[in-house]
Amino acid sequence: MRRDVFQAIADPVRRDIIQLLSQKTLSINEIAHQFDVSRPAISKHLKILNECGIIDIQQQGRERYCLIRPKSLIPAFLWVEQYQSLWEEKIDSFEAYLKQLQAKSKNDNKNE
Amino acid sequence: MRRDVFQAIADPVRRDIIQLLSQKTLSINEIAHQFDVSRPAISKHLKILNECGIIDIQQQGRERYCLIRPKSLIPAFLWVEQYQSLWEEKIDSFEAYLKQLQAKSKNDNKNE
DNA sequence: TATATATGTAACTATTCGGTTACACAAATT
DNA sequence: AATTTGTGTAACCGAATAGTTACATATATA
Repeated sequence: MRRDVFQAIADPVRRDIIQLLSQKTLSINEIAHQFDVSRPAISKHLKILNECGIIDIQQQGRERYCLIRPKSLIPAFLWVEQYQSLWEEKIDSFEAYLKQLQAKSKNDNKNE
Repeated sequence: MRRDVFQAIADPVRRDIIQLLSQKTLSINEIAHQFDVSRPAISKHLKILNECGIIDIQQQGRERYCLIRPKSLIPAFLWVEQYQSLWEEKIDSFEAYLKQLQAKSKNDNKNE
């Protein structure tokens, strides 16, 4: 199965977990209490996040604390960032296409 | 079914399609030719990208051209970007935790 | 020592995903 | 008019997802 940062952040629950852990290290139960889904479901999400290197889990007595490893998000950031210049041109290629059509139509009128 | 930008970019084929379209507008067949998977499979990916607003499809004769709408990626960018300060502290909380442990151990030694 | 707590995990389920092949159909070409 | 080309889509398939309940186990507490 695919197991990378893009797949990890695709799920909204996992994004919420990342959000929580960015504020504070939490035990697995503490995390699970914040969600409507069952603890085993959260456990599965944490396992995935752990396998993707997004969190690290530290045993402490009978509790296991989850710590975020924010650097793991850098690849996702870099991937999206490469398109920043495109959207910062303030014009989608769709809009560019429309503009081009308008220009073409203007030109056609000229030639009538 | 969930249909958002995070789910859209979770698949590597879709990320490759986005990459292609960021260079150049292409027809559906032109896109399909660049991949090993079948044309219907690519069609499905394009449908998803379209439903997420990442691409726009323009009919032209019997061909359909796909145009990227880069602004649609901004939400994903913003989501990842909010953690930039965390990873730019050049220290994961995991590493911070280890440092803390080391400091603690040093302190314990002092108190022996 | 008995009990409560924190967690893992197995077994199961329904749904979605990503792919396929086969076929339909409209537009372009011959 | 017949053929080729570009595309949509239905039907199917196996694997992955996201969840559940039930049970096991280790640690902490009374």
